[in-house]
Amino acid sequence: MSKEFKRYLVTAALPYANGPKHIGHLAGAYIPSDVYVRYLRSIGKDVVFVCGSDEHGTAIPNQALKENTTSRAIIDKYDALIKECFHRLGMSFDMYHRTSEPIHHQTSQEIFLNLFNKGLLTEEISEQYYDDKANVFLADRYIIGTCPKCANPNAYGDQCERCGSTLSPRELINPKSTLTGNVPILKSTKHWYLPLQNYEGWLTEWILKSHKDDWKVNVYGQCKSWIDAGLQPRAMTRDLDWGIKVPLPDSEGKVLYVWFDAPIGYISATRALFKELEENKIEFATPQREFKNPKSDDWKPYWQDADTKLIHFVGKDNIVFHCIIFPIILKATGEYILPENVPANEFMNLEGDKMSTSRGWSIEMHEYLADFPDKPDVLRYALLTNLPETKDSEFTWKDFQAKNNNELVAIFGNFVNRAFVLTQKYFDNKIPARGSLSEIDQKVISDLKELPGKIGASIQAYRFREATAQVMDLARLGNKYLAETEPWKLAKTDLERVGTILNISLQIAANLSIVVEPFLPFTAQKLRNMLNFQQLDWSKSGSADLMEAGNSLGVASLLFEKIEDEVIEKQVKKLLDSKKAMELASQPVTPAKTEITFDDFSKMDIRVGTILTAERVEKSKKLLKLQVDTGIDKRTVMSGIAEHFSPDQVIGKQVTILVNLAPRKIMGVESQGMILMAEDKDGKLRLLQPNESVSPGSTIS
RNA sequence: GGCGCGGUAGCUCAGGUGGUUAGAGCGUUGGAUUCAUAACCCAAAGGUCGGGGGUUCAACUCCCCCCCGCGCUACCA
Repeated sequence: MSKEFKRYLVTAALPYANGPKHIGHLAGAYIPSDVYVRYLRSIGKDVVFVCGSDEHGTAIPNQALKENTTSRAIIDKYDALIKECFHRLGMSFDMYHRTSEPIHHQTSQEIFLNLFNKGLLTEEISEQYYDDKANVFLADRYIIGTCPKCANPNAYGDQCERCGSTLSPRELINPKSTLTGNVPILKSTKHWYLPLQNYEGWLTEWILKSHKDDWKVNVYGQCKSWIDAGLQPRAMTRDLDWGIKVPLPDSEGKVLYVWFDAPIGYISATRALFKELEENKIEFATPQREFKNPKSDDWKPYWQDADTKLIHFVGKDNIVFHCIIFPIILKATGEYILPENVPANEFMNLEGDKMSTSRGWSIEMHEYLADFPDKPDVLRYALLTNLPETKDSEFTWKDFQAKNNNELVAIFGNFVNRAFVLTQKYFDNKIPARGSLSEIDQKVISDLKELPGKIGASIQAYRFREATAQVMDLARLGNKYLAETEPWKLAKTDLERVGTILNISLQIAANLSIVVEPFLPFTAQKLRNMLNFQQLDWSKSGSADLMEAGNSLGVASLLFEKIEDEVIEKQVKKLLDSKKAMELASQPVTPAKTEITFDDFSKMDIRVGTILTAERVEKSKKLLKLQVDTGIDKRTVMSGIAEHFSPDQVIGKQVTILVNLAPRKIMGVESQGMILMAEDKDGKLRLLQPNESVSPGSTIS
């Protein structure tokens, strides 16, 4: 059933270089991909592992504005930060590239032209907001206005950060350009679209039929949801001055859509790797193995030969791009292979809440490394044992401490330490010879033989949590063996027997150094140094004859150290503090609107009315249908308050109502007026009522 | 509201195509032990597998309804 592949190309989601990345990103894509690749290398597979910074898109210039600098400065800053963190956490990319590099612009333009020349892109002209003072089309992010959903006057054109709704610029009330403060005008612009709907049949065949059983259910389910809903043409270009130029005449000011170019970054990174290797000019490449006689064109088989297994590791937010859009692009070119699997993880929550850099509720990679500079493997382990493989999972500092103290220290570190201390004590730090084997010895040796295969099978099935537990089981096996054979007791009577036991124990430790390498590479290195043991392939593991008797062990030190309660309490406090700081910073009181005249105000007819009836609206989560006695009449008003009030809570209540608002049909019912609400910072709505009851129809002025 | 993914021991999580006493790690309790970073090793307690129906000789596992969480999506002040 499973095909034998000649080579592997593994990608880890390109981190977006608009800010630091947190441990949720690590758990989603980076840690699993690194374990997978390290294992593949260890079993001798031909694998290339690429990643890099994603540096285009509107959010980059936006972040530049926030930090009062240039887009270039932003990407240089965060690319360097992210790359450094990945390195310190042991991510073993063969290439960590950047989408701002010329070779990537070239690759992306080639692929765009490939599709264009085949007539696979459609041109469409639409009306977009244009700032005629700055002479630019405004990206969604550069338009600000009143949110039609929550009345936040500072909503962006793509999203309202107050209520979280996804918006399009045309929905904004009173739109303004953030560049000049001008009111933007609508101007027609041409864009190139990829008609995704043309590939529905093919996607159904490729994903829904042929990958029904080998893709993870969470991934498969999301793809099915998208395909079943019906796909739409999607613009592959944008009006923006930051990004990859559209390689067509008359396309001034147009760039490729960031989600068009970003996944192509994997291809560019592979090209760049072999180019640098051939030219022997290493700039971005960090080859993790020997590439024999590398040629520039060697990237091709990795992307174009059907014998290559292409795997994309991503978080769940990236599923649609890696399973639907990018494969369509690859397929449409007719030149590229498709991913064999996209083992996306779900999200990792933090201390009971969703991780979010902007809300200050996260553990950023660089912050972890600053506080725990010598503990990259502890983080790797804590994340590995709790990866969100099938559902969202949760990271807590208490759990982090427990994993370190009760597992890494108490089981893994302790076993190794016991074997070393006993060898020093009884055999002058030399590996003792092995005598005849008892039944218990044979049992432990046969158990040892089983484990590497089990671990490997789990890794190949993308079950990294299970694989991690199996590695720990090997250390458990060692501890149990020592407990059962009790060499410290035998030392008085039968030193030869003690030698046999310790020989086997040290062989287990040597095996640990091999099988733990994909998971905890720094620990593996440290353990090898202690054992005076060279790095061996996975194929050697499972054997009890890895180390020769008579050889000296190196200097023993503790592999892990306990983490005290104070350290953990400090981290939890830090987290709460940063959340509080972010809340204060990001929740300014809504600024005053522009000045109006009394005449402007008096146009509005605002009155006090009484809610007579209220009922939920079928098929709507937010709407209540109200009958309001306005004093003038009794009218129907649709109000989006159902998430804040039940019908019972509002019936009979006096409310403030704008009565001369033009009627509008909402969910098929004509709404005659608008109930006014006070919205708190947290988004909660409150009724506006006179402090004492007044008669319906009382005017407000 | 629609669609997708979840709701399994105190905690974090496993449980192809339904089948003997539902699992792991941690935590708890008890025992054993002292080589080891009071660690290791053994054992036990602990779950009506979100709720309710149904199919079946048999359901955590299949079907229907409901409740809850998360994501996408629609309506909205």
